[in-house]
Amino acid sequence: MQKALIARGMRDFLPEAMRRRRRVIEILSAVFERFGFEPVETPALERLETLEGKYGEESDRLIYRVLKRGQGGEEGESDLGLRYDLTVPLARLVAMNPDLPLPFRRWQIQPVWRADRPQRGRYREFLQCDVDVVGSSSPVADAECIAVVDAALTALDLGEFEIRVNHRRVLRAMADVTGVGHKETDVLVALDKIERVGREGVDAEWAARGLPPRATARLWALLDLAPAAARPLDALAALEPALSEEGRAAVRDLERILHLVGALGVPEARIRFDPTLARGLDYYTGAVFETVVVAPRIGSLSGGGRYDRLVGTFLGRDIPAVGVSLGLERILAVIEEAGTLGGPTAPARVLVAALDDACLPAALEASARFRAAGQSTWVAPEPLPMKKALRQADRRRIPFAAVVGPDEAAAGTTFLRRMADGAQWVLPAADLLPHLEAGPPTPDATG
RNA sequence: GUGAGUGUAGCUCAGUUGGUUAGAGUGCCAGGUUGUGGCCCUGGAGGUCGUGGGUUCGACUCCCAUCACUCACCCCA
Repeated sequence: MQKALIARGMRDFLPEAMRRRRRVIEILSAVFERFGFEPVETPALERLETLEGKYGEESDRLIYRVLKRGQGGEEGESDLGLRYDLTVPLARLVAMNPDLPLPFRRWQIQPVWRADRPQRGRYREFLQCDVDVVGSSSPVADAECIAVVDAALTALDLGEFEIRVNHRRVLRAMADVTGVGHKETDVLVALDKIERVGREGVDAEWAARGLPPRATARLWALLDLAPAAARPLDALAALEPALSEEGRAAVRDLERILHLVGALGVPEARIRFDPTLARGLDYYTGAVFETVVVAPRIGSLSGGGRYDRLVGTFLGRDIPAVGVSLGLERILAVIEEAGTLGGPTAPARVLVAALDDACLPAALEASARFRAAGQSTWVAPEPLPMKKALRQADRRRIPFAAVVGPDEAAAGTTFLRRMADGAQWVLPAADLLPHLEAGPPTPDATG
């Protein structure tokens, strides 16, 4: 015999989990549609050259590669890879469909694959839920991306969350004006860890990366102009005069976005300007966002930003774009932690069983009537003694049991028992449905 | 890719300084009379102690390797 094992970082979803996932997906896609985004799907596999070089050197190594068919594969060559995110495939799709009317607003919920080590809330195959606006450089597009995240997380009743925003060019300006523009990456990589390692930790890493103390002192002075507690627009206003012209332009861009976000109805308290927010993906060029919750300490729930150069790598001319990605697995982790899930679920409203073989046809006729009336019906394929029929219904949390025995079959009736309180009836076919419909709602975690 | 920890019944875990037939709870199955679930009582099935070596008279227990999982780092959804 072979031992049954699932591949590392991959998961099966049992019915209980599937019901939760589908419910969240339904809510998200409804919000996306409400914002006027259109659905799209792209293949799991992309040509390797489409994927490579878009995410940064580190991330390229996390792309799953597929061996070539035939001779090349035996020699270890690969030409295809599993998609690493939904943004790069979107850029490819837009470049291949020049007739699409721009701006193109699309939503997409599909799995992506990353070959890193699994951890809490982190898997090798996971579902991303993306919305993007391609073909507009207006800050309205940025603002809508923030607003749709806010609407989605609000619709899911996730509790408290915070959307952090920053701007790639603000970061660059901070490095420039402190004289370490040539070490921008070193500045960012260390700064991004501030929440985990604190100021001292960042200082230590900056020093280790060869930044002169004079520069790091000036960086801190800049960062202190925009304290975390401050209202985002105040923080931006305080920082602006200290930056280069490029940085000031970026600040103004962010200010416009935040004003528009407010106009779209997002409470100001949800937004925080975070000058330490860097984000890893190479393709971002402007505003960047990230959503975090306080509750379980997992990574961000969503991430995104503006990427005005990505489509151009496939097209030869740039098309501006901005988008966000919500992580379904992390959303579910938060929902589960918050316990807003309700109890276990039932596979059906009524269980139908026959006491012996001769009664099966009559039982099936009853099930057909239930189903025709839209009631989900679980049929016991083998005849069951009364005790077992009720036990099955009880353990599956099915609220009603309908049983046909010799007496009922002879009389043309069905025995119906309401499991919650033990009320029971023997009824002709025509009288069954009102009793079913009047009963307690079918237990369902997703309401 | 780096570091640490854990692997005993379907599930959650006990298992004393190495010593006879490896336990509990839960779940599962069957009973507690006639066509009635949950609660209670009784009984039962179920384990190559992750796998492979080694040390020893003797290994679930000690050592090595290997695999799997978990957590942290890196990075991210």
